Amino acid sequence: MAYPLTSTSGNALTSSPRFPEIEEAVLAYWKEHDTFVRSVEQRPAGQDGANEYVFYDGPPFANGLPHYGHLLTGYVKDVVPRYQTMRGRRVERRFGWDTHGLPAELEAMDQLGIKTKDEILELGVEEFNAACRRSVLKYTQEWEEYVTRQARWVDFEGDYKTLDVTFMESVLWAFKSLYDKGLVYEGYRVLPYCWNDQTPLSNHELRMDDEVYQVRQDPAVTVGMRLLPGETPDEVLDGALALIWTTTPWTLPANLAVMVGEDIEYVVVRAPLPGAGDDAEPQRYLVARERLAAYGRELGESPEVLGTYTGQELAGRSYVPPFTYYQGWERAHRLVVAEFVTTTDGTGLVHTAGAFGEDDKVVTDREGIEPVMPVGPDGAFTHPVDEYAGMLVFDANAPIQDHLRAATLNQLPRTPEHPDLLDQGAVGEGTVLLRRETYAHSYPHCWRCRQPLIYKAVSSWFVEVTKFKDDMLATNEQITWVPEHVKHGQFGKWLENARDWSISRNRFWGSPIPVWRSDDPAYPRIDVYGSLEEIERDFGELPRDREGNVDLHRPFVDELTRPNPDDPTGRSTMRRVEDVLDVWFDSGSMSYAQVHYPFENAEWFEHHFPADFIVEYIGQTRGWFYTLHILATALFDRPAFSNCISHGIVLGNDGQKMSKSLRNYPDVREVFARDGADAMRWFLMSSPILRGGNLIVTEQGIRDGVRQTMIPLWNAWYFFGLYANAAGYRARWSTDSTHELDRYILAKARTLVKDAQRAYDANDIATAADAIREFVDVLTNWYIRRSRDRFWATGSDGAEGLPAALDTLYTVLEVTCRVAAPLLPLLTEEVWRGLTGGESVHLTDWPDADDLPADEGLVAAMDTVREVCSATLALRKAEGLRVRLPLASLTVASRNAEGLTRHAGLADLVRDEVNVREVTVLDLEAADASSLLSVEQRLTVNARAAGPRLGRDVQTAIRGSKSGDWSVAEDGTVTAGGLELLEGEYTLETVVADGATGTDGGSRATAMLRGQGGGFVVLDTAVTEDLAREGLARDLVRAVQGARKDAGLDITDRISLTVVGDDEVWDAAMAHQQLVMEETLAVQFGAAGAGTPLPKAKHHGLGGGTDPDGGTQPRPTAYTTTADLGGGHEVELMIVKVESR
RNA sequence: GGGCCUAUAGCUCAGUUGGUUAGAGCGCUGUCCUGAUAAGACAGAGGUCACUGGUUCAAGUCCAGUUAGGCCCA
Repeated sequence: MAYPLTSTSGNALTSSPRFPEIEEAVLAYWKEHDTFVRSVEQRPAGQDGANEYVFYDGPPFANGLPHYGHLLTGYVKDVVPRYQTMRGRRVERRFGWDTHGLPAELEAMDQLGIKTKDEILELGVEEFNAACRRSVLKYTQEWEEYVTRQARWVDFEGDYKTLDVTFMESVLWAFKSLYDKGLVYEGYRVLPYCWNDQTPLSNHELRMDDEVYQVRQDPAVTVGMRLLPGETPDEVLDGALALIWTTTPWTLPANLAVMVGEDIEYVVVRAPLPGAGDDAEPQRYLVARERLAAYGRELGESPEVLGTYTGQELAGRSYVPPFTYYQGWERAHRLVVAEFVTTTDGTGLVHTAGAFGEDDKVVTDREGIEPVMPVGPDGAFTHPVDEYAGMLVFDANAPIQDHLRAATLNQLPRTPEHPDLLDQGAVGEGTVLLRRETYAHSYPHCWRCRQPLIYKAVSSWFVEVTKFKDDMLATNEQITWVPEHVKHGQFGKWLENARDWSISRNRFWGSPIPVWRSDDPAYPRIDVYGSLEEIERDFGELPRDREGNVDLHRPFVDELTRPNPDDPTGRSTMRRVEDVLDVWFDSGSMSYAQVHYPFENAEWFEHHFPADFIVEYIGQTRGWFYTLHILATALFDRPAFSNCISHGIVLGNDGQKMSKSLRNYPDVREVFARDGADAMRWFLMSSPILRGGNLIVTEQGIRDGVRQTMIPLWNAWYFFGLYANAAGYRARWSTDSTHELDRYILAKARTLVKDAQRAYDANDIATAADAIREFVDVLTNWYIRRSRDRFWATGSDGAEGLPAALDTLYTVLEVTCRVAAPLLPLLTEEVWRGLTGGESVHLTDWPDADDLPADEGLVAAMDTVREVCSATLALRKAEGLRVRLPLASLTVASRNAEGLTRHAGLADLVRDEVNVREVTVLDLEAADASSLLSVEQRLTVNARAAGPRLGRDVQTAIRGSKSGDWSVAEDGTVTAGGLELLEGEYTLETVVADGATGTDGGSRATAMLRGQGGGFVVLDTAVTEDLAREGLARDLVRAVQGARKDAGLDITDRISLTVVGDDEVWDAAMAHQQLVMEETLAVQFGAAGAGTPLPKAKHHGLGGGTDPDGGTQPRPTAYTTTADLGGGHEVELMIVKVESR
């Protein structure tokens, strides 16, 4: 029986694994053995699902292939459920597909080669929606492949789709429930509107991506409107021109009011009409004082000020509308006070066309001015704006400006150049175009078709979110957010400012708004349906597609009509309102709609709501998180989820948003093929992106994770397998070893389990990854490295420590695999199975920390050991004494001397690590009694303790302790800087200056220890001939080992060794013959002084089995080489492999 | 304009209830060590903890403001 006990990948134990190959094999193994299903099913659901950990999958819209953002979320969606499964919970994971909405329609339009809504109607809704259905399912196969390759376990067979009739019926139920609760209404509202797609957009669609807001050049005009006389004559204001500034000249025909700031100071100045000579009759202009300077060119640098007014004083005054279309409109065309007015740009007076701006509508509503809408659904003007009728509003900007310009010129005296009055369209008399310019500003565009949006009042259905905002804030308190600040920050603030949610879309592919309305206003009636049963009751049939399947999509649902029961004439008909629901209503409904609640699974839902866990990117605070929360609060007065990770954004390697055209990120498939899915998972999960930061994806970053964690973990396993196989030993789980290193690594493993568990429990995945990385580092670079000798003792020759070492290594590797399984599911599977022969690490339980021994004393002592070694190696470096050169002694003075001496092996460990013949451990307190050194006391003030008592004086005491101005009295009273310190406010340390030499004339080097209560080490730096000889012998060993490796020998091969060197080398070799032979596995050893030639060898190169000369020659038997031992010593080596008996 | 977040070494990031010599990884330089390791150890270079002010005996840490970036809203 040899390791690996089982190998999924078929790879033998290798020092250079190809992770992607292993991964593919593990994935195939999982598929073959249904490991995912079994991992779920082996956990009981418990009474009413009490043992379930409820996970909701945020449905992605699969309109294209997955990118890093999807992968990142997918990894988190996998890590957390895997962990919870190991903790014994049952975690069902259903994949969800978001299938409705404008993105699907646009994709279908693209495929059909059509561009407008009219073309869709021409084609027919049925055919169009069929195309939508095809397009949204187009990528499902590829998605499944990506998700599977990334080792995300999720149930595709039991998936849900938002287009399923069961899902849609639940959505209808939700709408009806809201309606019955009085939370749905139909109204007019100014919304961003796409005239190309002919649909309003919700506010969260405005910020779907960075390209929504793009800089756009628009004409900006400054227009003067004639003030009419007020109730009392005012020769300054009457007939003056109120200046407004706008970047949407096309809204001027619909002008209804001009807003002024209540406390803003306005002035009336005297200046000529633009284009008029100086002798022309001057005009009076009204403008905010602060904006006057911006119009120096038109109004003069310091125009005469005729009067000063506040906005309050101006309010109520009427003016001649800039266009006559709505002249005489009730309550319109007045100056009104509004809070939105600023003086940062424009004129301090703001033109408002109620139906074309959100703020505008607030003001006109407040003023009782009915909005006007001379723009059709296609974005073109309609009656009564006849001059521009049929013209897209943006295209109307130019003629509108021309007409304004003409009206201005018409007010000037006739000249030879302008003998006749110009056509000024419907521009109001006396209106003046003071300035026209172009203005570059950030302007919203449709996130799908990229056309510039307009703001426009449209009819829409709303969820009255403002009505239950407080409930939403309350239910938010029940949610644990990662990162924490999202709760009361981005999400909480968004809730506080929540507005009513526009849920209707005048489109085709979506869940229908289940409202039927009488087509005759004379006999009004509205029916709202919340189930198929209700529909069938009233219409006598269900909506069905051509094959007869129940289908709630348009046009089938629209085909259901019936006579209006409230119409005694029998002429009017109940027809469905044409709108479909916002796709976000679907995704926000997934908690209940995925199980067809309340029509089925009512009891199931009770126990699976809210979810224990969901995850998405931070932007979903306006999207999925928000809509889930709205609907959960409104329908159930509960949150939809109790734990939520909102992660950051994945950026390309240049710190910019990932962009296909810029190619600024590594190809996903290439990374899978080269580094593997675990490498990518580790990179993403250990990064700050889960702590709320953003993340730059680089190939280097991915490889770092491989190098720092995956390869070391694999190498530890490889090392284990190598020596366990060499010894023919089958290891077992055991914590019984008494060896210090074993006890130490077991105690460390216990800490690992505890730390990782705490982090996973808090959904702090990056911290769990940190703990694993640090443990693997300690395991390979301290435990295994320092334990090599014990593993090296193969077979029967003096290997009493071997079983304990192998069992310990087995145990910590087994535990590490389980702890790392959620974060490295593929790698740990291969290692764990090779190690244990078991079925799957993902079918195991999370390790119990209490199964591993605690030993804080030993861990502390080992920390001291490591620091001692560190300090000593630093001394060697400073003294230029290579480590292979043994030194006579090292003295360690430590406050933790007791800990060091209690574990007998620790001193030996230090001795070996730093290569000294003797290690003496002294208690720090006793050290100054020793005559070895001149030591002294050092006082450190504990500021935290003394600060509160001494206040300002603590700084004096600290200065005193540093400058030497301190003393210890006979009775032990400590005084520093003239101030007496109390017990606990200071520490006294015995120290020795770095590099100080000994008091007895010997050569010494000393260094301080900083951690573990301080202390210092003293290294005897005297190099005797004896020590030098051994050092040289060790150099020789090293050279032979190198030569063995070069010769291609196996580590267990025995050799015959011949060395020719100078007399010193010869001396050293002779003196330490046993050392050399043992270390190099030489069974025969010959050495000679300089000048003795080596016997001639026929061939160079040993081992490998293939004769380089083609097999006709005798097998090569000797390898000769020369090696530089340093210090001017060159040796010739001859190695002959000796066949073992 | 408002809200939230971020700013610490060349790069990526830790840094506990404020406590007096600010750390890690990667990269760079050098030395050492090495028969599991693609590694490792030691040392060096590299920091105005974005800036200004405040609170405090004491500020990378708390407060205010400013600047820059990100996310979101307007």
